[in-house]
Amino acid sequence: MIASMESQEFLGTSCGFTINPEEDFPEFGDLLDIIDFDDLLGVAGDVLPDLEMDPEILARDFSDHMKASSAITSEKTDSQGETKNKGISGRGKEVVSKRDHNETPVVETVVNYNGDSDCKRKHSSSGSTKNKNNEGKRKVKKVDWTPELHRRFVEAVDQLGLEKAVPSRILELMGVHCLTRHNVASHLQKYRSHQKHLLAREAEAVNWTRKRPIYGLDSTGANINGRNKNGWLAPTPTIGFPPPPPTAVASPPVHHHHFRPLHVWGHPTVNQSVIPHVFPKHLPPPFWVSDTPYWPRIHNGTAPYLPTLATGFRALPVAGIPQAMPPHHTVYKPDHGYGGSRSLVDLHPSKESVDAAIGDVLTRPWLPLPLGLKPPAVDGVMTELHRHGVSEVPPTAPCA
DNA sequence: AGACAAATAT
DNA sequence: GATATTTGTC
Repeated sequence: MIASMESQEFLGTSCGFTINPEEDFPEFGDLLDIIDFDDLLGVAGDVLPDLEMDPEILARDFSDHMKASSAITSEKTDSQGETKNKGISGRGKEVVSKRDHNETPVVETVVNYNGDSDCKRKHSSSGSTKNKNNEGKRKVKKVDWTPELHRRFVEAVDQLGLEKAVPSRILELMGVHCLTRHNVASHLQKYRSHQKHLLAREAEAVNWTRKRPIYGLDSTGANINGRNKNGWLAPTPTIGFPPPPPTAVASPPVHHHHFRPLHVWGHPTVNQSVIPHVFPKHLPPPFWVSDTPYWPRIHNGTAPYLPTLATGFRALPVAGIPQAMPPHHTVYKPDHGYGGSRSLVDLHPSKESVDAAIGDVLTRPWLPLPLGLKPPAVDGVMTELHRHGVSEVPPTAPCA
């Protein structure tokens, strides 16, 4: 037995049946591999439309395109050929398959979900692939866990709770057809292991925070920054990720036509629209795109301006100036997350700890800065203010 | 069906 | 070589 049948399943949850595209719709199966659903459907509005599209309807809707794309289909059929699929409309995501001149090509299919539509796949192949089964043209599907897909995953896990979050149920809740239980299980495995790391760091942060009283309470005494009235870190309901704001669930961001396969462990509800898609390769990624830890303790939907151990404040929050976009010149000190080396963590307090400290500082700026935090240089502040169009700074109010 | 580990791909 | 994902096994 080579690839499990399960991996070929499409779960038509709305109609309550499961089809095997390669058997029930031999050509359809191939088409699913090729078609850029985005382009076909021209879906522009809803990010998460009805994911439970009836495969039959899909097949019907695409039948016209199937004719149009029969060339593509046949190309794939002999599967030894180089195929460049750009979607039916010709502008879709560039999907490239490379020819494998070897006798045992392995077509890899990447399931790609971008939230606009159903899953799409792109092809690639690996010439150097060694299969146990080197006769078969084994298809390997890889799920591209885009942020959007991951967001759905996390939503499902959140909904179920950690204990009840098992692959089958998650799959159900996600309602994404092209995923298999194995896909979800695999992702869940990684997710859990990641949560473990987070938990460990959280504990570390708690430990550190205990040494300094917390004042993260607003006038009503309500919890700020995830801390309770006693000033201790409040237990996180879902470890690591706070529950997404309802708006994010009801109306997710609309900018997901073509997800980049980012590291998906970021908080699913981080507004991706403020994140530029491309960064200069020679520069480190900006801190707000740091793949770990994804979710600073302080948040209000936008990336806060934070002090850093290395550079002091990146910028001061200025009233009336939106803080979604960070300043340009930031020094990014990666704190490699789970699975990464501990060396940095050993030398410095963990990011969690730093975040906690920063939270305190921002909440009560008049308190002395904790060791290690440097105040912003005046020059830097002024530069930043200028950049935001603030040319004059009112004289400092006398201290009470 | 789920968890885990090994294998494999990128 | 590191990481992500799939596959196999219990």
